[in-house]
Amino acid sequence: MVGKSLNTRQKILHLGEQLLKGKGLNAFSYSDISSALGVKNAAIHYHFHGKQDLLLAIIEENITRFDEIIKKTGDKQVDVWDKLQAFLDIYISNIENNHQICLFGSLASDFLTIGAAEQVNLKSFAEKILEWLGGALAEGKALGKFKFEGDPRTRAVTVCATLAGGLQLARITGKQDFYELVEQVKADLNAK
Amino acid sequence: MVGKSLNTRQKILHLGEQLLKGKGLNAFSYSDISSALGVKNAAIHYHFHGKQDLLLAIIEENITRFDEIIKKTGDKQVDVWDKLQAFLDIYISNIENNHQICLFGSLASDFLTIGAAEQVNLKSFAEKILEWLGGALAEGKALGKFKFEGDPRTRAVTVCATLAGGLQLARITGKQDFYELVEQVKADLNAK
DNA sequence: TTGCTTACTTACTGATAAGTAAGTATATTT
DNA sequence: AAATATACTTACTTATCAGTAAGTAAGCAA
Repeated sequence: MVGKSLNTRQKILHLGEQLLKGKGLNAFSYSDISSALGVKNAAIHYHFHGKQDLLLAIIEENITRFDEIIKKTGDKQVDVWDKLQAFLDIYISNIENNHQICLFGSLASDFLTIGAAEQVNLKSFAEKILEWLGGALAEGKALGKFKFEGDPRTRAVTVCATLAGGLQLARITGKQDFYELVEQVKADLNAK
Repeated sequence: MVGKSLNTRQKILHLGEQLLKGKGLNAFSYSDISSALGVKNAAIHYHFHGKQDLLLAIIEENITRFDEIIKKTGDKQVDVWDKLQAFLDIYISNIENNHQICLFGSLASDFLTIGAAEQVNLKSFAEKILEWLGGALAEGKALGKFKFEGDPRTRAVTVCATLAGGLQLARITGKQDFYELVEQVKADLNAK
């Protein structure tokens, strides 16, 4: 029985990410995945040795997707507002996908309990995001398109924190709050 | 063997809250509590019928503590900056207490899996916070002490989200980022 | 056609989870 | 002094978890 196996790994990875961002690392089990995919638990162990490995693969896929955004918007021709929007779209796609929260928001509560390799990966991913976003913010400010006070990295931290926390709060109070928050983040940065 | 029992309930409640904000709802067990307190699991069941009940009690204690802040700062004599600082201090005490994240941040990932009673409680708590903070922000703006654009409630959502997300991001990137974020929140609101 | 690899399943283990029923020691009430 | 309430413990159950060892069917490679 091959054929269906061609993309079982991808399906596990995708569903695992959905579950991670939907229920949290410790609230989903291998059975959630296997039953949904019509395979057995052992099939997951075949593709990912343990839950840690699955988590690591999920983190790495998120890094890959972010790298693609960096690449696509890396061109100096791309307007800083489009760069910002590409970043905001990550969060918007999360909330539109069954009220998911972002990877960092989901893993923050578990951060002190996950393996060292996952912590290091997550940390370097965070720094990559802050560097890229901080760079885009600084670029926008230099061009007179963004307005903000203080260090660009600190501003990037604030924007990331606001969006991550916004997804979470909106899970409790409703989507509307998140969309208003996004508009406010944009309005606050708007130089005119 | 009474005597030590006088405050076992309080100790369970307190430790449960620490664990909830430290490891997340699904990552801590009754054994974590019982072993730390030198009692048996059944003792926890005696004080709190199930984990849901413990969670509900933790949420209610957080509401009680917030109500005390409202009461203490309810006086019109209290400066709006002191009101804001009282709110910020909640988050600062969390990060200083073993890098804890806030109640909403911790429960956001589990929100879709907890009981209806806990969801309702958490939701009304969120609205209470937003109403109070939104009121304080509006008051400050009217007095010319705060400066911000847009609806006070939306601004309150943004401030809450920023602080909640900030605690989580700082767990990964370090405390310094959180303190700089707090200063930025204050600077952004400062009318002068 | 034999052997190897891929992609699983079957059947199991050991650990740990929440939860419960029944018993017990102490303190309080009557 | 007897009854009752409080605050547990002991001993257990049931469920579920991640993980593993061994087997298997299909495809490919020599």
